[in-house]
Formats: sequence, structure tokens, C-alpha cells
Amino acid sequence: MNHTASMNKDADKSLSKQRLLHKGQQTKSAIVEAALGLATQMGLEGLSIGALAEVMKMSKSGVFAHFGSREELQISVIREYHHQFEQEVFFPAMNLPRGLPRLQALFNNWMLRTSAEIDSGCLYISGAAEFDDRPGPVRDALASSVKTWLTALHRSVLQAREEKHLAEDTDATQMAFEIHGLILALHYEARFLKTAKSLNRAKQGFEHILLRYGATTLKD
Amino acid sequence: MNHTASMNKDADKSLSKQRLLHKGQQTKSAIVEAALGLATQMGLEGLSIGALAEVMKMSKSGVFAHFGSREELQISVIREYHHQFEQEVFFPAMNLPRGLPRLQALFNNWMLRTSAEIDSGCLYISGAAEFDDRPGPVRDALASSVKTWLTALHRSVLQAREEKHLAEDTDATQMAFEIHGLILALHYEARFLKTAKSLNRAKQGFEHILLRYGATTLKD
DNA sequence: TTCAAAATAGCACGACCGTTCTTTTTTGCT
DNA sequence: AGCAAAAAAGAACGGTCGTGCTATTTTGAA
Repeated sequence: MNHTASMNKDADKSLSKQRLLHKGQQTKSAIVEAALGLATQMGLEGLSIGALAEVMKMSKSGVFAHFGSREELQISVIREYHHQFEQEVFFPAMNLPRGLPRLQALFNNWMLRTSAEIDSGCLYISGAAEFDDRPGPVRDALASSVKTWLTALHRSVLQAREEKHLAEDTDATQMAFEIHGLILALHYEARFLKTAKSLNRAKQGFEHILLRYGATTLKD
Repeated sequence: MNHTASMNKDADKSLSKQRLLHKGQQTKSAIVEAALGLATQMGLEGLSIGALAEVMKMSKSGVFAHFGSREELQISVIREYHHQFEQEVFFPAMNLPRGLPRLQALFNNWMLRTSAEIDSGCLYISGAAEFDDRPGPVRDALASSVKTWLTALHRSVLQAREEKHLAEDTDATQMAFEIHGLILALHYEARFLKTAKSLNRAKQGFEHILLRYGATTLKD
């Protein structure tokens, strides 16, 4: 679709470089994908190049060469998770009208993903626990991703207030904080404690928050 | 104070055995204390016997001999944390009358401890992330401790309802879930994201929950 | 088809890990 | 003071880790 006007002699080269990707890029993507799978189970700290190489049926050094360091691998994994999170939680909700519908969709997608992650684990939560007092580029990448998402949530609350779907005096930061808490409690109780019905607890908690902040449109 | 009536020849022996403790028990206690300090910073998985020995200025094997395995050391650390948590959060609140006062004290102590843990870390939270899909005795010990505490919180909510301090139709499990979420959000945002004023967010969140569940006695 | 470049494998390194075994030191009762 | 038991140290083990270096294989454009 892109560059359709410039059909010069570089067309093929350009095509192979940005569409089919060279072999290295393909395997690198596959490695990151597998690494994300390992990291959600063992944690970012538990992710080892040896185990990753075994999963990929490659040599340790073959895997290593794609990243140059373990830290770079961890950061690549975080970026991949960020991308998946965007695709699954953020973008679908953007198709809904601003205000309460979009906010509800954001929470719902988030909650459903968290609930689906009961078996695999959430990198934003396990990563926070692992790197909360370990400064460095990995922590920075993680915090940056999380902040991007929490800011988007906060913005959506603001918009709902602007659209008069929430009470005029709604404290958006406070509301976002309480919503965040519901997700964290869902993850903790469902994944660690194996408490049943946690999903319903989160749903009901969200309804309570909506009522508190004077949602004018109730969910059907 | 104990055994004052039995001043027989075993008095000294008994005294030295249960009061002064033998040297081994003393150092074991000191090791566990230091281990807890390390574990709250590096996580239970990050806790290594070598690093612990260095802190204690002992040999690795000297430290190791007190526990027999790394797992036993980790479990000892969890028990120590449980004990401190009880002392700091649970027992003080038990001195207040049943119902809302006690419930408020439980949350307040919990919140203050979590907030104080911003520099050291909460073992119940970091441990949950590390062991949420790693079965074994360490996970069991951790989950058991957490459940004991959450059950105590739940019981306190029930009592507040019995005392008519909360609405008759209060769903105690739901309320405890929402309270748990506030603490988790406080820990996440304050410790990992370094978000300012998180303590006030948690406080206000608790007020919102009290209002929702029809608290009859408002905090002064 | 050829050939340089990219990708992968193989191997070795030093470091740290938990654990075992043996030896030395310290303890505390008689 | 003497002595057995407890505590601590020391050394070594097999293992895994991340990483660097060199060789081999694979790729893809000319």
C-alpha cells in the first residue's frame, strides 16, 4: 500500500526489506514471542537464555546474538507485551464512542485479559514486583509501558466526565486508582489464591465505582 | 513470670533453654531477620544463601546448616513476616471494639504498613507474583499466611455488619475484595510507579467503600 | 553460480548457585 | 577444668548463568 508511486528499481529490495523480512528478523520475532511466553510464566528475572534456546531448538549463542545482552532481550519482551496489550485491550475500545461506553470497554477488555492471564501471568504486575527497586533500563521500559496505559485510562475517565457521563466533580485520578485496584485484586486473588468468582467481584466493584462517580448510563 | 512455683533443680536449665536460648537459636533468629530484610528487597527467589552469609559475616555453610535447605529458609522468612504483620497490623486493632472501629483500624494499620513498605517491599505481594504458578511448600506457606490475614479482615467486616455499623445486605466478601484492591493499588503505584499522594488515594478509596456499604459511623 | 554478509553453532570463561562432607572452633553442662 | 555436643568454617561438587570468541552454515543479491 505504501510507496505505490515510486516504482523505481529499488522496489524489490524495499519490498523484501520491509515485508518478507530477512531470516534474522523472522527468527528474532519468533524468539521474542517464545520469550514472552516464558517470561509470563517464570517472570522477567526467571527468563534465561538457555531455557529460551531449548524452547527454540537453537543454540544459546544463536539466541543471544539477536539481542546482545539479556537486558535487551527483556526489553524486547516488554515491548512485545505492550504491543499485544494495545491490540487486545486498547484499540478495540477506541472504536466505541468517547465517554462511558469507551471507559466501560477499556475496563472490560482489561478485566477479561487479566482473567485470561490467570494461567499465563501478567507481565505488568509480576514485572512491577520484580523491578520495583531495581533501577535500570528494564525497569524504565516497564514503567513507561504501564504509565502509557494508565494515562490512557485516565484520559478516558476525563472524557467521560466531559461528556457528562460522570459527575461534574469526578476526581479522575482517584477513579482510575480505584479501577486499577480492582484489576490488581482480581489478578492476585484469582491467580495466586485461586479464589473462585473473582471475575464477578471485579465486575461488581466496577459497577460500584460507576455509581459512586454518578454514571448516568447504566450497563444493560 | 512463668514456673515461679517450681523452683527445683531444673530451674536454671529450663531458664536457659526457653529464655536465653542457646547460641544456635539466637543466631538463627538473627539470620532469619537479616534474610527477611534481603527478601523484601530482592524477593524470595532473589534471596541467596551467599549474600545472606555475607550480611551475617558468616560462612555459607554456617548459615545453611541452620535450615538444611533453601526452601526451609524461605519458609522461615515467611513465618517471620507473618509474625511481624500480626504484631503491627492485626493485634493493635484487636484492642478496639468490634465493628467499624476495629475494621477501620485494620485497614489503617495495613495501609500504613504498606506505605512504610514502599522502601522495603511487601512479601505478600512480591511473593504472590513469584510463586503464583510455582507449586510447593513455599507457595503453600505464603498462601496460608495471606489467607489467614484476609480471613481475619473478612471476619471483621462480618462483625461490623452484625453490629449494624454496615448495611444489612452488605456482601462481606465483595467489600473485602475491594479493600484488598486499594492496598494493592497503593503498593503498585507508590512503590513501582512512585506516584505521589497514593496514600491519600487509598484513604479516600476506603471512605468511598464505607459510604457504599452504608457505614453509620463516619470517621471524624 | 558465486561470494560476501548474515545467521547460527560450538566451545570456553568466570561467576554464582545450593548442597555435601570434613575439619575446626565454640559452647555449656558436669 | 574437662569433655561431649553443638555450631561454624572450609573446601569442593555439579550445575546454570550471561557473555565473548571463533568456526561453520545459511542466506540472498549480483
